[in-house]
Amino acid sequence: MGQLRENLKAVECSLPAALEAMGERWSFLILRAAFNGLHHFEEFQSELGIARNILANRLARLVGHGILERHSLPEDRRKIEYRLTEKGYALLPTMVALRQWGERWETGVPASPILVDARDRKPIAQVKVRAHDGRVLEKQDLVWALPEDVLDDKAAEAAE
Amino acid sequence: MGQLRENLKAVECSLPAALEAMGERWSFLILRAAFNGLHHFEEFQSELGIARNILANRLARLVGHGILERHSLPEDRRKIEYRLTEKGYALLPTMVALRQWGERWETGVPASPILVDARDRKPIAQVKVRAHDGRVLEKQDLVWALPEDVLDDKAAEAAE
DNA sequence: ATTATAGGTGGCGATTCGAAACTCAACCTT
DNA sequence: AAGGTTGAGTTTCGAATCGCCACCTATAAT
Repeated sequence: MGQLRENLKAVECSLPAALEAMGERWSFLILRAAFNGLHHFEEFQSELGIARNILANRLARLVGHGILERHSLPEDRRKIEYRLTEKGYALLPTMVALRQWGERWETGVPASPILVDARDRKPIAQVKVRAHDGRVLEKQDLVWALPEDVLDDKAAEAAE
Repeated sequence: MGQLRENLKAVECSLPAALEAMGERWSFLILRAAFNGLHHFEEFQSELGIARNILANRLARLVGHGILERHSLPEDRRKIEYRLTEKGYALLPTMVALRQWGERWETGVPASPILVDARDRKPIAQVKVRAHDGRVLEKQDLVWALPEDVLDDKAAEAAE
């Protein structure tokens, strides 16, 4: 059973791995709340209206995946602060892209609050797929390829 | 990233709307398969290993949200072709961003197949958040703002 | 010492998921 | 025309998950 049928059969995509970390029901909304500056259990709970056990489960899972960090605050040891890690911040383009899509294709109205450039307070641009040199690529400009077919790739096809 | 704590109460974000369309368990994987050129029920089923009832439910839901179109093929009227709509294609930046995140932070290895520029067959760039003039923005360059603070410069002064 | 707050757990009914069997119309073979 | 196969679902039913609510524990405020 070692035959590669079409060009797409032997897919090893990182999307399932990403979804294992972020694909559950409230994860993205918790992340958005964290990006919006929320840090505490009760803040998330009242902002999102999520059930407390589910919230506890999701926070633990996000911490387990290294997306949030759990800090006990010294000045009030009841308080737990959930803070985005670098890995969590790295989800910003995904979140912005999804939100922009919802804005354009679902709600049809500008969301609030909006993300603006701190320098000039103008709204950020639409998130796009771009070529290595920065050109914006539309769907007709894109092709799926196997790693060994890619030009500037040097190695990584060791075995088989 | 700056926050406006008080004013975040009346948040009207499009993320929940986007997640209503795409937030369920298999939706993104079905979308990826559709981007990879799969079109038929049995193709999705055998590629993803998803239960048939769930697949039927998700396809109907994606069609209901206008992300896929359902076409009965004239040359074999048993066959149903699911095709991405423009709205479905518009999820490409989101999907690429999520996949790139998974590649960088979860699997650690380049995914396969990869998206390349059809012109030079080089891999696409990392999806980034950019200012309206194209500058790449990092988290310290971003601020949340209410619409009335950005639409007009005069309103920015007037607000509270 | 009592009360309030922060961050959870546990119970339990309702919903959803998943694997496998079943349906059913449309094609294919003879 | 008969019988078989294929494509796209639907049904069934047990398992897992969700969500509301009450409760618990440690800490802080009065």
